[in-house]
Amino acid sequence: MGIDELLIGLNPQQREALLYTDGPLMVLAGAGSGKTKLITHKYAYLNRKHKVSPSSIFTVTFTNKAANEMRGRISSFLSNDLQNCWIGTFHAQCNRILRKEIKALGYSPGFVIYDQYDQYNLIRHILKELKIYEALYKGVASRIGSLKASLVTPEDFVSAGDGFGFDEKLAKVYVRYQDELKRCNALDFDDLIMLTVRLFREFPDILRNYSRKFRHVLVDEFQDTNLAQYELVKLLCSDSEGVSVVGDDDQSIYRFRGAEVKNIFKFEKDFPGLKIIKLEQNYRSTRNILHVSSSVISRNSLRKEKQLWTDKSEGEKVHFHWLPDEEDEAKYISKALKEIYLKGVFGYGDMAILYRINLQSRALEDALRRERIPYSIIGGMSFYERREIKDIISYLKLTLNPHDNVSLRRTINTPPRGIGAATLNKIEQESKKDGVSLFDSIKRICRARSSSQMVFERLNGLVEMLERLSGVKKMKASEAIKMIVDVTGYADGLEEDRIQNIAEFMVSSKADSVGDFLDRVSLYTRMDEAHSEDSVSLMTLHTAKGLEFPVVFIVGLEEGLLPYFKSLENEDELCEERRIFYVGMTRAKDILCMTGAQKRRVFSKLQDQEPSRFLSDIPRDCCQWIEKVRCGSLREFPRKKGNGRAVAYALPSYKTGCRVRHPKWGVGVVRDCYGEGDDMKVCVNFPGVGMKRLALKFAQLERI
DNA sequence: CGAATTGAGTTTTTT
DNA sequence: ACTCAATTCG
Repeated sequence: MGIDELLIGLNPQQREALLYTDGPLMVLAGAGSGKTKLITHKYAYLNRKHKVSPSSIFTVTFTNKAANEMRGRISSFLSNDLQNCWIGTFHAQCNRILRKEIKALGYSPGFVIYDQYDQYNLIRHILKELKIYEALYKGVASRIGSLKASLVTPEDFVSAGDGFGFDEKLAKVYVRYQDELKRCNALDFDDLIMLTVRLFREFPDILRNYSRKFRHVLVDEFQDTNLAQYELVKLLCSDSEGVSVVGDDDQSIYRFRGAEVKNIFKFEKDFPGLKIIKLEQNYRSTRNILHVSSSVISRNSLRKEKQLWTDKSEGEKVHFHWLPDEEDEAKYISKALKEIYLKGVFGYGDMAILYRINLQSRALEDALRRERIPYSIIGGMSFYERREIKDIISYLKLTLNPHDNVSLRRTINTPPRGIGAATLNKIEQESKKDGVSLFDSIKRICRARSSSQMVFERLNGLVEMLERLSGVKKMKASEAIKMIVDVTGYADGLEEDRIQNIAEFMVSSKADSVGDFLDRVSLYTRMDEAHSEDSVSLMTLHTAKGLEFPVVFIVGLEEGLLPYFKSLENEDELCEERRIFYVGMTRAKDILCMTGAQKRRVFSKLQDQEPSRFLSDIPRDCCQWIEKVRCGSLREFPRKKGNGRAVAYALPSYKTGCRVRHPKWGVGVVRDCYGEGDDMKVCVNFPGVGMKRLALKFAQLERI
């Protein structure tokens, strides 16, 4: 693609943002304003026009999936191969840097990455050891996470006294935790960022290598960076010719992970002369959808004002349905989805159901299954979170790094090999006494013969096995997994589906080396899983960020759910809830329908729900407002006056399953019934003929 | 040591 | 309601 072609199809603002290379640039890109297009074109432009090679453009995205898409799009413009390009998430990029440079910080380059569950396990272990109430582990993990996101090391925390909400016990755990990670040669997610910043701060010559190498720095989803990531960007572009950050403060929804919308404002201060360009033309949604979502988000204070507009048509009205309970809500949605499907314009793959919390998927799944609507859950329990997969991953980690205590604890008796709590306790004590890893401690116990013959044999067997397995790190990951399963006897007596999962896992490793494969599975997340072509996508509002669907349902618009009850106290968190809702609405291209339920099971009790406060910010003139109460009658939504008109909720007169006769095709079974009044249509399956869609008005159907 | 039962705790969002 | 963990029993 030529340079001129890169400019074609860009609007004036996008074009300006692409051409601006004289200094730092911030693009405030509203939802659906062609942000990815801008970034990919800019990347290609830098390469074509300014001869910046892909290895000199540092590009961060929010998910691996976004990175892959970006890579794909860019490589379609450029003939260069992107083998050596730097396009990835913060975590992946930092991992790549640290694999090379981490020796400077006293870790070895073969470090393993601990995911959240590894982190939990380690913290629980430490809490137990320090005799602190163990159930606090989640809270402790999140506190430590936010300290790391703010670049507060254990030493800082201890010496700062009261500075960061000091807590003596927390300090103790944090120090011990970080110590233990280092001893295991392990990094948690936050370490990947924090340690890279530390590396650059403490070793200016290393920083110089990178900051000179990267002539341009591009940051996507800038509103979701935390302090550590912000600092990293600042360090990396200290010698660069240009830095472009792209983001939308209205879509900042990761506060709980340390994301600071403030960074958008801070950037202006830190980079004087910053050029700010707003992208306000929306290419995604109809005018109605855009109007509704803008009205909701405009209620937030402290935002960069944007006037989104579109030249699309008004489109269908935004729907809101209030239903008696959770089951009715799910049932209503399934019916509505099917109705849309049967109209033939949209396939199931064009539809998404979004909810605030994963828990909400259950009722929806039941209803969808009942209606035989294909669906897939995006997010939820990831493949990599399954027990058998985590076990195999632990073995893989151990082959690279036998001092990984967390993985050793996990696998020491899996599959059962007669090493129980008593033995493990002894090992733990010895290792603590000698200050060595569990693995070393086991070896010492064996060497000293300081145990019973039986224990010795078992431990010795374990050591021999692990040493034998350490040879697999030179293999391809798939061979390594096979070897692990063979040597450990992991699959013996395992359920068939779990064995299948392991087989699938093996296939997914492709031709990767063990190290590459581990990096990939550690940094990949469920968000990166591909969507199915022809099934309805179910996911949380968070997961939906960055995606778009022609048809979007947002469920559970109730006080306590959206906004979520934990956020009700705090004004900032309420603003974030509103943004979460906004992100959901702006995913919709053509049809947006929202629902809520009067009664819902919360904490296992049936609760009366109030409609979400956000609904009162929705202008009624672009809305269809329907409330269905238990008895099936309808009434106008009571909370606010408006011109929303209630529409009759017609129940199908031909119920699914009833039998009909057609003059030509004979007897068939009604599979579905939709539409109202004269437009009422039915779907009938005639044995031997197939599925037929018939308008009741014309087809001469006879009920039998 | 391992399986099974009881019991407690937990329900946001995820790189 | 449900999951996950500790405890108890075999």
